[in-house]
Amino acid sequence: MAVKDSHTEQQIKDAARKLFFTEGRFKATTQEIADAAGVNRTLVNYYFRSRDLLFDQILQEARTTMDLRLEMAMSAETDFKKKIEHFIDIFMEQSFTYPYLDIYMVTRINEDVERQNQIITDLKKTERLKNFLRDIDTEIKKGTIEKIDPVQFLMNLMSLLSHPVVIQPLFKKLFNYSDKQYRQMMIARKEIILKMLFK
Amino acid sequence: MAVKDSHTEQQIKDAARKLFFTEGRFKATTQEIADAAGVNRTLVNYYFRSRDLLFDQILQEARTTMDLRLEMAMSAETDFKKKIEHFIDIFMEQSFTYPYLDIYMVTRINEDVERQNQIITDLKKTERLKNFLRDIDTEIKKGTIEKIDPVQFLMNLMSLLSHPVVIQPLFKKLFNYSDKQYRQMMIARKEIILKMLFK
DNA sequence: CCTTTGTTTGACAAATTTGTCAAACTTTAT
DNA sequence: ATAAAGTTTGACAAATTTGTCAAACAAAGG
Repeated sequence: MAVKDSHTEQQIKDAARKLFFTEGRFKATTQEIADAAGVNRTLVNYYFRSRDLLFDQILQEARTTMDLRLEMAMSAETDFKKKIEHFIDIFMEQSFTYPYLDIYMVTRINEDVERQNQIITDLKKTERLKNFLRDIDTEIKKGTIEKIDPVQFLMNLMSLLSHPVVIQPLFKKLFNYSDKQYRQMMIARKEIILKMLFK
Repeated sequence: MAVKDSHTEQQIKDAARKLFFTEGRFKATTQEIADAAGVNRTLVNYYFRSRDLLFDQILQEARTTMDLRLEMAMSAETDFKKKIEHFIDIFMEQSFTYPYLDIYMVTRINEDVERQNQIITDLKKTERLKNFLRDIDTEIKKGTIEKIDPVQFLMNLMSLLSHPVVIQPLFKKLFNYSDKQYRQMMIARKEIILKMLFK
């Protein structure tokens, strides 16, 4: 028992991440998380003190991980279009595993307008983001992409990538798409998005 | 008293709509709704029997209204690009008043995978939607827009419109945008979206 | 073997939220 | 004016959920 149970903490976090960010079950209770992790409910309190602290922790970690991955992907390339391609790959992969990360954050922001939690208040324009905007500006001056507010360019990129994943359950119902069909459509999007941004 | 209170039911629905679809407070309790409506909490049960029935009702109504508005806007025009322009106008207007309508539906779908509620199960490809897809196809054949899967075209349109509104709270924190700045950016998007779709 | 430390459990208390009910109150129609 | 129907209220019960605690248990070191 002891050997396996030594990573109880990790099991709980994994279960919570899956419920929240992957399945979008924002109302999941500590009991549901514990069940999904296959552990006793009070262990959530033992390891994380409270439900909200657990949420904050996995949110924090997810953000840090994502930031690092994008940082790596972007800095590896010198060509702007290649950078964007890399960005799309990483972001899309992330979106498949954690489709609800962003809107979870949004609902948390809205949840409680006054008593804002630390992690969300800490959201700041990162160095990476600033660099990215600067890159876009450079490309416009070079003429690689058409004249556009860099913020709008970024907004377009994120929208085209993120929204289809968020809206997936609705869309599947509307169009009677299977999981497989949906995934294929998403994969086909990469080329489409590139065309829209650069053509 | 009596005259004013005769539309208690309406007041409750208005308050719920605002909390859910406008402010994205998905966890709002009956007490909060009642407070926002300025009425006694038990009146929610009196008029709607249960919390969930109230939610279902306003969701149903919102969908019907939106459908009708789009129907009108789209059928009024013969020119495809004009149709899209109209669509953008209506959809954007809707998004300003009910930015969280879509993701509320998504979270409701995810909430409870087995016991699916009626309204959400009822989601079907509407006549309007089918016509729209057919229109897109026609335009491709005419050469007005580049060759693309009509579903992908629709997905692009919806993404470019919807996502910025959904992500608004996150975005405002990241870029330190005021409400006014954000709105201006959104308004500027109309032209940008048209360019991306048709150029 | 025994102690110390860390982990797990069930029982319990507290807080939150929902829904019901009878009584009070209003309005409308007779 | 009175009855009937509809509306509003506070009190109550039930359900759900969270967090605490002491006791049980397991592992590791002396």
